[in-house]
Amino acid sequence: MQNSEALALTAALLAAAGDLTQRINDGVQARGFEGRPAYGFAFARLAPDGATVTELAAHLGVTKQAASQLVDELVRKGYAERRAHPVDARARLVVLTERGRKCTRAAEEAAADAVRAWVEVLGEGEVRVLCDRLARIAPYGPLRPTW
Amino acid sequence: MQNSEALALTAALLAAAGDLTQRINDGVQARGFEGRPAYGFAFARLAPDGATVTELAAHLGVTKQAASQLVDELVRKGYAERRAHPVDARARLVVLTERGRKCTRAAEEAAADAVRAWVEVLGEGEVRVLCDRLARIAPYGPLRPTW
DNA sequence: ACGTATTGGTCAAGTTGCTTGACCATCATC
DNA sequence: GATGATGGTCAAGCAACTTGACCAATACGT
Repeated sequence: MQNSEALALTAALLAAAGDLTQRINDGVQARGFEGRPAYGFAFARLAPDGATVTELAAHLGVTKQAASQLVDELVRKGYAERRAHPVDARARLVVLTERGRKCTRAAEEAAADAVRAWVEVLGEGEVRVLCDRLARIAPYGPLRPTW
Repeated sequence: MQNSEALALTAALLAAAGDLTQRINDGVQARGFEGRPAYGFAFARLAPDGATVTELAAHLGVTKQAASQLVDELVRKGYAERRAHPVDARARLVVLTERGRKCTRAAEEAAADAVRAWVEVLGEGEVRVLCDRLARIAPYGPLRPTW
């Protein structure tokens, strides 16, 4: 594999990820929710059982201060709320509101729409294989916000 | 394909791209060049024959003001210089210096190193197929800097 | 040829989303 | 129960982008 190919691969990955992210965000807004792409990834972590600010920070790959600011935004816009943590009085459990869950579903729908275009080009099997390959390569490091 | 899979695919793409980008940047710095990831993508556009600020802006997916600021940085650090454009007196042709070309090669080497880890997991054929798939999906939209 | 609109580029100021640093409250360990 | 680690917030700073205003040179329509 030549060196220039490696750079091109990176560029292609970034372009694909950026394209998807943009489409999803547009789709979420078209469904009547305001927000930025980071919301979706925060939702993914909060949806099952909620999370603390520190856990969220680790998931997103940012400082806990940045995560706390993001939670401020989510609370202000009615997507999440801070509750007392059941076992640790220092911590606060951030959970989605009903509106937050609705927005999560909107994001998932938008993501499905965006990927559908890919499926039409590559076929469902190919896309599934693509997922599989990526999962083996980048096994859940934090999502890094910048290139 | 389920909705939640689509979001997970996006997350995986972002994680993979972010991981690669970080590794490349680290590799470039380890080779003695200072810079940020955007440099590499700028170099890729400048390397063949140079480019105008406006062309660079389109390639990176930012405003021409932002591109101009990036060029300022590149010039200040000795990687590029602004020349008179051969046919258009308004425009200025941004070209790499010798140091800029050295840094470009360092970036390509670092990218190859980063991808090598992938090749060991997936095999060269798989990685090549991956490149191919991505190229068919995201045929050179601009590189978007944020998620 | 000439006025008008467009294009390439820069300067200036504002915004956003992150960071580092300081700090308090609570927990864990001994 | 003192001591250090951990969860969280407040505050200030910064990097990289944006929008807006502007000038110089080109392209177009007549």
